[in-house]
Amino acid sequence: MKTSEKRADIMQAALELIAAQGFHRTPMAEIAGKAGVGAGTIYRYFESKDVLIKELYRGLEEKMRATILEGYPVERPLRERFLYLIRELLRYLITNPLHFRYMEQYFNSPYGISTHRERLLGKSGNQDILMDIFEQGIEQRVLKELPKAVLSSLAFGPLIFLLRDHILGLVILEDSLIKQTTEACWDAIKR
Amino acid sequence: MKTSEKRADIMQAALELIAAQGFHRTPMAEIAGKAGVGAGTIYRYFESKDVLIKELYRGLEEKMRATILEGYPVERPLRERFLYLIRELLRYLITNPLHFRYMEQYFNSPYGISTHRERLLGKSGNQDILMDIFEQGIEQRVLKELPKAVLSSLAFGPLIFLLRDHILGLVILEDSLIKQTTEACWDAIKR
Amino acid sequence: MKTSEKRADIMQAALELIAAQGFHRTPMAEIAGKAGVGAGTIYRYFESKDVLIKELYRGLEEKMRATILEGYPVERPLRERFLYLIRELLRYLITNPLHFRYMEQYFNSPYGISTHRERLLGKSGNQDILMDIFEQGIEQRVLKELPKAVLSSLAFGPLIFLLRDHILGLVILEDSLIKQTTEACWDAIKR
Amino acid sequence: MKTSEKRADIMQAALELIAAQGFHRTPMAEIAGKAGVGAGTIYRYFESKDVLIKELYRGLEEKMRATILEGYPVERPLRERFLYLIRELLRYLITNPLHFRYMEQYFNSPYGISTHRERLLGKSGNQDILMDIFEQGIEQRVLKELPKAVLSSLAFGPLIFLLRDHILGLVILEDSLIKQTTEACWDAIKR
DNA sequence: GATGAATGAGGCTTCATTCAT
DNA sequence: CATGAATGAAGCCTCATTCAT
Repeated sequence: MKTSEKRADIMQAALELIAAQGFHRTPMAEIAGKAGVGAGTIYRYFESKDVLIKELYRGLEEKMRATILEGYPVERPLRERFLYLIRELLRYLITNPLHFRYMEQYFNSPYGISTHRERLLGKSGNQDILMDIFEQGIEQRVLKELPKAVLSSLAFGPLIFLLRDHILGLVILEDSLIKQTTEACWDAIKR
Repeated sequence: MKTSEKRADIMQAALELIAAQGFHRTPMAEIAGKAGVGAGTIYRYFESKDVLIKELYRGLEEKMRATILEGYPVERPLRERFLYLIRELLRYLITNPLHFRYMEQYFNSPYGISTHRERLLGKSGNQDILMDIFEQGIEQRVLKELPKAVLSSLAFGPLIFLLRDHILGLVILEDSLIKQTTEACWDAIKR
Repeated sequence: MKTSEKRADIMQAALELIAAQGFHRTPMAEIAGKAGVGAGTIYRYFESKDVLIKELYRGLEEKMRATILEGYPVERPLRERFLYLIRELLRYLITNPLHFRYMEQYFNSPYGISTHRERLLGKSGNQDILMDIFEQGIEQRVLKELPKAVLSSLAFGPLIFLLRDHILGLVILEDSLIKQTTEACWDAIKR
Repeated sequence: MKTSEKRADIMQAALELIAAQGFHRTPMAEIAGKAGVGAGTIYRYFESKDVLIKELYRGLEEKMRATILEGYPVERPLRERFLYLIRELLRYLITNPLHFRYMEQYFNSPYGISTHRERLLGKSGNQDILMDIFEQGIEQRVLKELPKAVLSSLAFGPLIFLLRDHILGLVILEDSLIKQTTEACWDAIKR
């Protein structure tokens, strides 16, 4: 087995266990067991549990970003691009509930805070594109003239809440509901 | 020192520490130290760490609920009542950032899930009032015809995100911005 | 309430709780609660938990001794006196299962060892009389010529085991069975 | 050092400490210290203190059973088989006083109760053989017609008491005394 | 005398990390 | 490189005893 496979196995095991149990209830030994490697082996790939958690997050985010951006309609109007982003984000996280559970935990922990801070101040990630949309939208007087943090909250906040409910089975997000919801998000930010 | 004071000291210490560090990074011994009591003393007031966490949450929620409902304009039109609730919620949590941090952690943990589930399915708590608003709004064809979980997400999601940014200093929520934001939330749910 | 009543209440509560739960599972606070006194009050009557345990034992033993000796047929032949002792001991402990449970625990703990040692080497307690019986019996060539520790074991050992089974409901000790058992004990020691 | 050695070291340390001090006065840390391992190491071999205590008991019992049954005269008459069992039990426990002290504690605790109950109602263990002897003896009208719990008490009770005295140095059980004692036990149960 | 709230040492157990094999 | 047994610090909780009221 190649080195890279072992690394991937560890990350996959960590993803599944942490998504289900949380960071604190998931011992390194359990991750190792599920990944089919020795406990010490993890430390050849990740300096510590913290590093593993962070790298796993970055990996997930990158994968999500790439998937969503694949069909991104760069040339289409603002509204369409916005709806596309929100919709695909929802779909991606519905399809990959483990990713959602994991990222949710990540954000609600000291780990997530610095990541989030960097983002709003402008760095990599798929939200960059959203930031662009916001900037353009404000400029074109299509969107409300609000700080990006506010627009971002109006766009993303409902998403996260809704996904949580969906995973808990409190609501079923099928296509028509997704459409309505994303449009409601647009209503919130549009002028 | 009276019994009630000691109990209050413990809750205050727990609030501050957990808000800053999270449940898992906050040992009982540290809470005891900050509260100025012996480690065993906590257990005279709270059966276990879990119970302390839950009671603290209930206390915070009750206080928030009472504060917000104090001036609730029962007789005013739907829109006004909705804006009032969202606005006061925002204000309360801005004024009491520790409460916000604590409740955030609570919701993002096994503790919060059942509480949330109960709420959406209709039980006590200040969101009941919001649920009433949603029901009436749909009936009166003022609001979009969406499941309550969706309306709830559209109303609350942005709030939480925004508060997080506010506390991180990424945005400053002064009155005019609060007004604009709450109205944007209304735009999201209104038909 | 008189001082002596409080002391008795504490001992009664200790008896009931320890008989049911054991020394280690019975906190002083629980004893105090059941006795209807403050936790600190116990220490006015007993220096420590250890002292309470020892004094309680002595009290129980004294009471048992007195009860059994009440009708002791001093003038009757050896065999009869022996059967009387064993029978009454059985009856007493069947009637007072809490006493039995307590004493059993006491013997099976560091407490009981010194007490037992003193007894065989000749001191107070109802076994003194048994020791007399043994001495006389050997002298009169009615009993086997065995060390007193052996005779004592042959006489008492079955008793304790049987009582345990009785309390567990594994056997029911009614009068005819008691008679047969005590006679079997006699068979064991008689020449 | 092999795994099996460490496990054995832990059991030996637990045996010695618990035999001397009892379950409750023997912290896991002390066992670990005496075994020459870290505190956490015990938990690689035993799920909990309870499990350690139970497994240790089972190990001791199995060893005792095997030792005693090695030369068991299956073909000899009832009386001889009975005397053999009692005698060898005595000898084994005299030779292994720690085993005796440990098992004594075990039986006088919640652990031992269920074990004992199962035995009288007929399950595995070396006493099965004794139960067989009792059944045959009653059938053949060699033994008194008493419940097995009574016969068992008459046979074992003296044994335990005597061993306790022996270990305390209150009597010295040499071969001739053992012979006399076992025969006295026979006298107790024989018709 | 009596109380019971308060204490803090000590017990069991978990788990991130190390290191000999 | 990989392993997984071993470690021990650290966490939660209990309870005998004290002492201010």
